[in-house]
Amino acid sequence: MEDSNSDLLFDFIAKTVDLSLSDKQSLLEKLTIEPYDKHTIIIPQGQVCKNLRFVVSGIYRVYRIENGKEITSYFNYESRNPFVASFVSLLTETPSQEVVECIVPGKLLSIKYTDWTSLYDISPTLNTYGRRMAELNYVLAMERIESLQYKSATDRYTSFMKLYPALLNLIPHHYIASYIGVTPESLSRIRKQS
Amino acid sequence: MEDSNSDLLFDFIAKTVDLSLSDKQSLLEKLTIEPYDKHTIIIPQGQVCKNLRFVVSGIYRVYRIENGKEITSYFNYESRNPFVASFVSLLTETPSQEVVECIVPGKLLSIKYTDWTSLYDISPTLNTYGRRMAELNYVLAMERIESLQYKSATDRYTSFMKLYPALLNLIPHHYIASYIGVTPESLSRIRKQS
DNA sequence: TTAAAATCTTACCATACATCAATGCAAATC
DNA sequence: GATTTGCATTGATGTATGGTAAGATTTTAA
Repeated sequence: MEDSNSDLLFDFIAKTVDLSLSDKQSLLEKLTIEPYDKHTIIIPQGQVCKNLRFVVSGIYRVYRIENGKEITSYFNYESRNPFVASFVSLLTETPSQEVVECIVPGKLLSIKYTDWTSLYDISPTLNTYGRRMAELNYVLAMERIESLQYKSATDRYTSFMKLYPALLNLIPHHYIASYIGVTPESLSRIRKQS
Repeated sequence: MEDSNSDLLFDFIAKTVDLSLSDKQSLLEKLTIEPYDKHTIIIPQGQVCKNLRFVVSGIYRVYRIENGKEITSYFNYESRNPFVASFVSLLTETPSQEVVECIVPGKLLSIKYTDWTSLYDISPTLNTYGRRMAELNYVLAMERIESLQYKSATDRYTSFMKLYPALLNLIPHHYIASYIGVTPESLSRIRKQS
């Protein structure tokens, strides 16, 4: 595969830990690149998620289906939150309750999760990185809980705007509505106010 | 310190990874035991959390103060969720937005977080355990988000009852109310229905 | 280019839960 | 034992958000 794509991933990891050349080499051997079109389902509901993916380009959405309605768990794109997976399914090896979908076409780097975890055994650095990644995901999830438990829908919308300003004009608003936990109609009213 | 207390911790860790004797030895050297009375504040708001603690006995509560009201993040006790800390503060080394308080008297094992993470460097097993712990916390946090985002207050109460049946008669109900994200009045009405 | 589908907005009404206030009860304190 | 304090409950009322439906607009597809 092309080095230029994997460098994005290496640079991202290198923000947290110092990757050795052999770490990069081991990773590189296991990576593949996957192009995705809009509306392609990457992980369907009920399937165990077996790969960890990394955004090279495009925007991706993770959502659940509850009473026939899609409820967005989060978005993945290059500059923020670039790891794409149904993490709960990946970590617990249970069928995914979440659907992972491409919403803006692009490319993902992909690695089998078994290959990824096998790197933990040969590289303490990558093992540490795995821990850091999990810790960071936990911190972000706690912030999300805080916002859902204490904040009004309007507050959550303004927070979203600060965190993901780039997304507003790139994706349908009802995706955002379900992310902040309101109906599209309510989001429309919130937007009207401000 | 007494071995009998630390065995509780070792056994708990051993459910996830195989601890060597030297792992236990290294841990043991760093552990202290702390007794706590009811209403003792273990971590006050605004202080950076520097220790990781483990429940030997008693019940502990982590909460935030929002608009003068206490909002419970979670409970810690022996059989479930035994690690006590303001994790976000611990992991990010920022002042804690959360207060950690003893609500039923008991004892905690305590280790300086810097000591804990220094064990990661000398023991791959403990490094792996740190990762697993973070991953598990993440999965639990995602379940919490799911419940706050999709479920009614009544649903959240019945879920709570399944998850923490032992707590109902041990702690004030308004703690539970703020955990499931409703007022004590609403919880009372929910309980009346069922 | 036109038709079809998806998206966004607005209006009206319904509902879950919050807020405020009063009361009873139980536990802690004197 | 009396008194205070905290907790649980109940009722009346308020408010934010949901549900439904219709129309306007944009995007997609034929």
